[in-house]
Amino acid sequence: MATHDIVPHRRVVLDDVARMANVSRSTASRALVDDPRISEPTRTAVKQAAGELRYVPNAAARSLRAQRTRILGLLLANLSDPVHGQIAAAFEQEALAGGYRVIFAAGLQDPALERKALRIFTEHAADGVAMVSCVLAPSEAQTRVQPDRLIMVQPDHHRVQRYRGPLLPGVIMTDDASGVEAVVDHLVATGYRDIAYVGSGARAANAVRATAAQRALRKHGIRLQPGRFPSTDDSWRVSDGIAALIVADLPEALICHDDKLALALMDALRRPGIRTPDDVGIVGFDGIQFAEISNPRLTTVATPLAELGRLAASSLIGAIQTGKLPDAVVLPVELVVRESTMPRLPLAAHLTADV
Amino acid sequence: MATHDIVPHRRVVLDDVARMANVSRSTASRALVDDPRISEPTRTAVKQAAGELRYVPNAAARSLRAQRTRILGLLLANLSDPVHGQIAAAFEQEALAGGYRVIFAAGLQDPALERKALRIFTEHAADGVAMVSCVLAPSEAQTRVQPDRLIMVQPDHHRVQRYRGPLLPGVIMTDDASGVEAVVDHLVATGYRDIAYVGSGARAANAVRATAAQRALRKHGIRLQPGRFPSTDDSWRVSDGIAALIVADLPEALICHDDKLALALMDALRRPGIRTPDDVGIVGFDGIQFAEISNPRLTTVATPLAELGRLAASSLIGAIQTGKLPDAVVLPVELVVRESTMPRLPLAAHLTADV
DNA sequence: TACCGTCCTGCAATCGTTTGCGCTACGGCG
DNA sequence: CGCCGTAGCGCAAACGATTGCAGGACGGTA
Repeated sequence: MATHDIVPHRRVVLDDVARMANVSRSTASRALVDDPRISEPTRTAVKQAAGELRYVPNAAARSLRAQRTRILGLLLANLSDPVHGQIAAAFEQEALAGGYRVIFAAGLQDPALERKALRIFTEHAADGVAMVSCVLAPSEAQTRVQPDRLIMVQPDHHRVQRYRGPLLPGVIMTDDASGVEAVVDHLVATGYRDIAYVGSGARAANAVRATAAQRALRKHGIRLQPGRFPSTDDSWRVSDGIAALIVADLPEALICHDDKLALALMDALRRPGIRTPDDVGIVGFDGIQFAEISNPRLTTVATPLAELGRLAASSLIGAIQTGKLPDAVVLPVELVVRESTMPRLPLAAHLTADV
Repeated sequence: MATHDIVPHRRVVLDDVARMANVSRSTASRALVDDPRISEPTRTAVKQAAGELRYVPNAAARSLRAQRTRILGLLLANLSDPVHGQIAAAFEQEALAGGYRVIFAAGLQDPALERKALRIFTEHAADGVAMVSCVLAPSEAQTRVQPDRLIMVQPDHHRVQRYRGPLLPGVIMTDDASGVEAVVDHLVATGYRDIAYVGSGARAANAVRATAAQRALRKHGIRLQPGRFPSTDDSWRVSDGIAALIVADLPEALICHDDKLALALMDALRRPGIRTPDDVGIVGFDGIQFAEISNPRLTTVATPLAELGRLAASSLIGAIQTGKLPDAVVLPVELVVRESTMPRLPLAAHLTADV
């Protein structure tokens, strides 16, 4: 009836298995990994012993000797964010499938925290590291972890990258600029003219998207009104100041930095009686699941979140095994038009104006 | 100008630091942890050397010798879920603050996956493990990881626990039953009579909440109509079958297993023209952030998600240090009444019926 | 001068694996 | 009968840190 042992139950180690199977440690070790040098009966005996003893190898010891930890470090902006949650889930799944474990860290857009996280990854000798939506400069990141074991997931820097030479390997990007451009095209084609971009200081992608919006608007010959680039700190809570500002001088359409902000803004505007899409068109970015079931359903730019996570993990694992990072890649995004930009009352009807 | 080394850059180890500081490994080791036995000048020299060499200790080696990894394993249902995302974020933050690292794993409500995750935690000799919303029986979990280093976060089993003797230590619960009861009380007080509970097979808490709903309804003398306990597999996609079923015979109010499902259902019902709260009242559970900004804003039972994560981590760390798990605790939940259960048109007006 | 105590520091064992190399049987062949 | 090849295992050295114990230097006292 000793279902609960009193003694602290010393951990079963390889020696115990070896002893039970009447072989040496080395033989036991080799038998467990199906080394062909070990005869069939011996191998069976060892495995049997390991099973009975419920032997579990010690990762630290193994890593120490093998100089390979099978640990991946994943550093992202915010674990509780639906966007990063999706990425993280896919990353973890892909890593697990490849036999790798994942240590997470949240950077919260804070360089100090990000550095600390990278240090932790180094302490644990992570075989690879992925950084998603981080604020640390790539060059600094590369001095802190092995550059050829580092994947960075970022929005496309577009022209910046283009002018600074060839794309760096190990970078996975989403084509945010094109996404924003598609949004603007859609809005203009739908008849919207007075358009604002509502940013969020809280995310790294902000600058990229804001710039792209500005650029796309200019393409359509649309002059930017003053006050058409408000910004909030946190996507969840739209500050009253911003909301009031927008209400006071309502644009025809609002491009929001991300879906969360779009939904929050929609809610904030509903209070003073401004309705979407009747009074104002609203667009988000990212394509989170809640955008599909909001009321009204949100027009947004769908980014391949799961694919991002999967690809980051598989690229990393590939790099670990081959020693070579894959070339930079820009993943396409897709405009998804839903209710929030489909006014029931037709606006001024220069629909197919080509500048 | 050798900013980028060609050689694979052998990792800096303690010996290197010791050599540079002209001391032995032991002295170097002690100096770095401010052992009082080491003289001030020596300590300074060692630290200086460590800094110049950018020395980072190897966690595996340290763990191996110290028999303590400072790793916490966190096993939860789904990383991409907003509920678990919040818990995970808080857990990670608290762990980090205490000097612990976190290895995550997603169980996806699959016992096999959960077992695999626990094994991984054991391999890495995690100092502690937390399981959130898992399906594995506590008894089995306790055979797989050290029971006094295991925290389980679960919905309150209420009567089950009560009848099975005292509450187990190391369990953190939310008082789901009371939450559901409060919901039912609220609905009845508001005038709703024909109430259904929409479950989700995808989450472990389902049974607890469904039972509690049934019980609370009975308390109010409300007879359960047939077909008032439909269930869907996945909270995100309300199957057409379920939606059609509900539409065909619409109850006055729907208690949904969680917020996600409530929002999805609200959306699904909007298609055939059923409006919330005008045509049907809807309640969620969990209190995710999107419930605050949905249209209509969702009545729900707010659970202390961040607190759950924090508490799990701090309890675990406490248990590691003191060797003693805290007693089971049931965290209160709070009914938050919002628009989705506030019909503008008064219902049949037996408002203060006391059975 | 001899002895003792205090401070610092170093030696070497240890944690649990993996792995290069060598050793022992044993069977086959000349 | 002697030799050699090979199959099957075991020895012992790593991996990089922590830590009990001992030793050396130095100053003070008798």
